[in-house]
Amino acid sequence: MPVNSFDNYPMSWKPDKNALKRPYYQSIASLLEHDIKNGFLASGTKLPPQRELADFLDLNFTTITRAYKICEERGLIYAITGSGTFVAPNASRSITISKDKTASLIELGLVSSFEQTNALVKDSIQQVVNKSYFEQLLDYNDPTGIPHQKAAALNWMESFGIHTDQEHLAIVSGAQNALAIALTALFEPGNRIATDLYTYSNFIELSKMFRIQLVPITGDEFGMLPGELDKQCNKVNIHGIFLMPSCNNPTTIMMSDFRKREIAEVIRKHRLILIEEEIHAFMTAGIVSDYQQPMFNLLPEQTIYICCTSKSICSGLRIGYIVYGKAFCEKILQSIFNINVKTSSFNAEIITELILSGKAHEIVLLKKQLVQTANDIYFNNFPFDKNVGHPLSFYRWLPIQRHSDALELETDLQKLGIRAFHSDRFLSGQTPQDKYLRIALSSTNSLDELKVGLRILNEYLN
Amino acid sequence: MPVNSFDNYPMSWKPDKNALKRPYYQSIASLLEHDIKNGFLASGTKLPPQRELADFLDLNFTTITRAYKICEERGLIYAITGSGTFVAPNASRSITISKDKTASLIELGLVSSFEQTNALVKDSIQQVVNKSYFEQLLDYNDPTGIPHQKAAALNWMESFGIHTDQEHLAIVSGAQNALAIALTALFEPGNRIATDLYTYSNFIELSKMFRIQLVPITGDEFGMLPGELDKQCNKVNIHGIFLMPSCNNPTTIMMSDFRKREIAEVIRKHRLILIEEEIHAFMTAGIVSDYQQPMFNLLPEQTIYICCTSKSICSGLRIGYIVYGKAFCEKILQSIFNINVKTSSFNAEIITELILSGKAHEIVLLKKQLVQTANDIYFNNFPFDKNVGHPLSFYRWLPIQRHSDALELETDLQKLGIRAFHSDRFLSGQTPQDKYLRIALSSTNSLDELKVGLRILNEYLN
DNA sequence: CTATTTGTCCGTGAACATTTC
DNA sequence: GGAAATGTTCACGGACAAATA
Repeated sequence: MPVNSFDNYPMSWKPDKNALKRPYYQSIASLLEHDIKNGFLASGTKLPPQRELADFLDLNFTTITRAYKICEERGLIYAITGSGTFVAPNASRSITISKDKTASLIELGLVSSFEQTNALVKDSIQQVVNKSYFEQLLDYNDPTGIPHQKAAALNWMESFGIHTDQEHLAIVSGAQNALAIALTALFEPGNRIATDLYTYSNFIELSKMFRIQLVPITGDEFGMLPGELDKQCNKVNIHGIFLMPSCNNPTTIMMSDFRKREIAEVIRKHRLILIEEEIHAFMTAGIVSDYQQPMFNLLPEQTIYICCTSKSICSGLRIGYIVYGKAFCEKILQSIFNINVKTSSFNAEIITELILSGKAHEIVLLKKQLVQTANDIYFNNFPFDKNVGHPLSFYRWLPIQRHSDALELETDLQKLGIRAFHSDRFLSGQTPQDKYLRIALSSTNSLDELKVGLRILNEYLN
Repeated sequence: MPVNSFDNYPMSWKPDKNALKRPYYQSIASLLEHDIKNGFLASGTKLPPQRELADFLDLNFTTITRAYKICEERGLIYAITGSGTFVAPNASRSITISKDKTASLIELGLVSSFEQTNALVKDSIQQVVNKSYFEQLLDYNDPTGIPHQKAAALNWMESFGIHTDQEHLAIVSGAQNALAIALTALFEPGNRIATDLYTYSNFIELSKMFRIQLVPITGDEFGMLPGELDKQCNKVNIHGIFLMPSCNNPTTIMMSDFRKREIAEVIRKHRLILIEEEIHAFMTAGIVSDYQQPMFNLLPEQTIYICCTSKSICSGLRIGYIVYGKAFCEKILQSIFNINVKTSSFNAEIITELILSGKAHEIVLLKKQLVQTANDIYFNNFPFDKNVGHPLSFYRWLPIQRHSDALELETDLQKLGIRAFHSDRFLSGQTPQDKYLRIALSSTNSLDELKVGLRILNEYLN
């Protein structure tokens, strides 16, 4: 019997005692999930401490621990020792970003890749179809890529500073697919991965799906803070870290070379597996003066480096490269076979042809011009923070005051005919004060449409 | 203190007491995993009962329960209440089947799809490249497939008896990819899925990777036994069932229509999610007289139907169709976005063009002739059980005596220049007495090579 | 058919670590 | 800087269920 009556005691969540069935911990978890998903408990709400709820329900407190744990694994809540347990941001809805088929909105949400350049691909496909070995591009051979395709891939990545050989490379179906492969190959449910506080929302969802816990690490203008990472590693058992050093998505922050070395030191010390995704390397290497090298070079044995040709060459062919240390080889290959069997050699050959013929470089040049203009248009509308983040990013990170409710803001914008995403979608952990909008610059049908979209946005925010 | 000295007592596994560290359960699990993976404990070995090992180690028996549970989740062991705990078949090695790049063996292992027909695809690619809307095949739009592509897919599956609409269909990257999507979308680590005792080995590996437990159900010549399924469902909490009714891989068993209805009844009763993979529907519908319909028709609301064009049309384009009940829609789409983002519309368009132009039917006709001849060649060499299983299967299931050690047999065959797989690879549960070889008939470079391979095999086995 | 063997499930309590005040 | 609040970890034991002898 509980000693006190809790009727007058403030408790943010009071499950119905009569609804409890055995096993209690599952029953409690279900009730909590229900109440969160149905909006009775808002993001950020502090739940009753384990011992208090246990008292209320007349159970041992570790039974509550287990109930909370289930919900935490589902990404619904998060707990901080000493502080309490809270409802997670994005708990009640999926934040996966994908193309919205309905409505003819001006797309500033999903980051595409200036699809205007796709016409340039046609010739290369023609070349591939006419190749003497065309039929061999349509079978089950070479599941990680045909040697000459891998050679072209190495050639392509050489300019970003990647030096490795064909044994440590596989061709997969895009960056997202590479992440799914890396996560299933190298992590288990319950494992923890450190990420920037704001990170790629599809990575957040992917982790949730595979029951991998994200540990948010704060950062500054040069990227993630090594001290914070070290602190968290000492506190809990962290297995990996996910970074986008050449241009964080969504914040556009580029990690300085000095910071890369500091972070690499912490990663080495704690033997983390580094997943390094370089969506913007082709827009960084040789352009941004501070860019020296990928972190893969600093930690070649413990890094999975992901390079995707979707943003740089052609998104619709779904080709990405995954580079890994020797220790990961077997597990990665296993996972590729399990998830894809293989990526089409035909598609890989088209990308290969584009690279070898020089067409890929032409496309990149064109995209550079487009992204330069798009950024100019953006800064005409929002002339703040011009020196923050990557100068040629495909998207921008706009601080906003007011408009704090994420869903409301996004819905408002849709009513005005534009789609853009609130910063809450990209949160890997607790909610900070500052709010932002991620504005994709590369997804409108034309630069004129981008102008219109940004003007509407500007008017709305003022 | 343990009461007895176990030094003289027969215990199949005695972990080193001094090697134990806290937490004990993890330490024990690691030791056990090590000893299994290094071959100190052979498949099928009975481990000490929980209470006995606990006594030996001077621990509570539930601590052993937890250690065993970890290894069971990793697919290393399996436990039967009342009987004991045993080392799993295939515990010490991966059984994923993929193309072996090394050595020029005669391929009777991996099931390809008579790749001789791939030349016929060329014209259709040409057609696609010349289409007016070619550029729109290279962007992020329509992540589940462009409407007319879906219409063609429905058209294609109509002949197998699938009647549904575009809302319940998505285009993915092959059957294996579809399975990965279905498993991650609809199941959680720890869930159980019923399968035939012998089932698709890559499905076994995929389940292992996602920590999903397989529950083997025995069957007869008409397929899985409904009584056995019902019994297992009553015993443990089973969430789903995986079936290949039109032609089981590897046994070639076709489920009779009567049996489909019986099994469907059990599935409905226990509210299982049915994953139905139809690799051979195009070789069954309209050819085999008993074929009436897929099980999807019997359970449209709780089935995931997977149809792959790799075997029937062209493997190298990696296109599969996934059909699902309304309740699964959201989760399946979410998983597609997370794992693939999308499947290339360009590849999907080529398959669409093949279907709409009638080329696909030509290819199927050609494959039918090839598979007929291949089966004739097989039965010339092994004139037994001619009426067992699917008459036009791409592979056959050959009973073998002696040669019981799987690895040894496969290695022996490789030395003779052929690759084929022992039945142990396809086992989802405990090891039965009977042994088989799965012989792929569709993967050699020519039918002549198949003849040579089967002759060598025949000589070896006699 | 009953007793025994064996695995499963789940609530408990002690020891501990971190954060907050 | 120490006490209180709060979450984490893990070994334990009782009740139960299934298979076997």
